[in-house]
Amino acid sequence: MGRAPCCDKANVKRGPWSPEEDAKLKSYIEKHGTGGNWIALPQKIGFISEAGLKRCGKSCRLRWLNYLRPNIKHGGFTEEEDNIICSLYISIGSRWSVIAAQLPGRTDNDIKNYWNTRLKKKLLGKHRKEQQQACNSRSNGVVVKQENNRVSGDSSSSLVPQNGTQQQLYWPQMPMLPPPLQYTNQDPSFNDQESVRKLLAKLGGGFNNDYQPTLDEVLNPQFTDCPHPSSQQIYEEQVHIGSSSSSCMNSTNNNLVQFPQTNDQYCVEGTSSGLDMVQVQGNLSGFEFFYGEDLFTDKIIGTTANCSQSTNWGENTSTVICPPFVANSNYRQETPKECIFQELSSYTREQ
DNA sequence: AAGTGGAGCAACCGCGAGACA
DNA sequence: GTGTCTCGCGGTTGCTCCACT
Repeated sequence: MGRAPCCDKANVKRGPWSPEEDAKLKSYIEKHGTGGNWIALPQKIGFISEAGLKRCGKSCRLRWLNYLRPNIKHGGFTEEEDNIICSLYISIGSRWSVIAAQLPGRTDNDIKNYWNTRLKKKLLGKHRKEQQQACNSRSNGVVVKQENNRVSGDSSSSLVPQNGTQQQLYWPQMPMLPPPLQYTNQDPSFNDQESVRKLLAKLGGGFNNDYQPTLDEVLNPQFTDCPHPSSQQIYEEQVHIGSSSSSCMNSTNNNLVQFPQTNDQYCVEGTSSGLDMVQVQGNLSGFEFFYGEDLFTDKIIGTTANCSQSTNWGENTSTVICPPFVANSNYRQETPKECIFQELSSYTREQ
């Protein structure tokens, strides 16, 4: 049996709120509070009894939290706020409510929208610029070779050495991340390492028990000099190896790798040709932006795809991804496919 | 001027967690 | 222990505005 809806959708108004509705809701809550029951609030206010003023309690809550409550800020995100959002997103993923809690006056919805519509693209632009510069500085690198291959129509070319051919792999620069955060949040509850640990522990932990991150490590994981794989290392472990592949989920020899700290699952697929085919599928807890989407791979995978006859990226691209914070020693000890990642790293560095 | 497509944003939806009877 | 209800969250939708053709 399904759950009963929170309200009768046929009898509630939906869509944008009118100034009258706003005023009524705000006035009531300022006088009486929410009463601890949003569902009952519309009746108390009189929304239900008055024609044309019917709102679901849930809708009232959303409206109050996002727009009507005092000290809400809209738009005008500062550079510092950008940095905080980026850093926290990198650290904890799309936990917008947690991120919003560190930005007084900001709502999770606002931050979420801001990230999706602007910040993501802003970083993307920076990253691509960096990529372009990195690409230009590698005039003799594999990119040129691949371009030549593409021109020559060599469909077999890929980043995988062909028959012992020594081919230099193209390692892009780190994803362009915000500069080290000058963390000046006024909220003292967050501005210390213990708070960060508590926060992350509360979130379910991005770390194992033996590893307690410093504030710098949490906010600037990509710049951290710690015994765990740096982001550059992690980044370098992202390898594209062109090959054809059947669906991972349908494969008979696939292996699910579960990262112990996040429960993220990755499907690692192997073939008789060893590392020719390694496909990782999974939820990266919000890291798709940096590690899974084409913005990151447009130089690597994109170039490779251009070398290939096939343009079916879903089937012909393979990416090995070690998400930050989980690609630590414990993971390597515990996961059955640890060797794949290690081998890939050494494999690619040998090229 | 009209049509079109993309960006930005407000609001909705559905689910899981927790409280409570 | 179970069922019901509400809250809170993250993902998604759809509307509006604006630039461009």
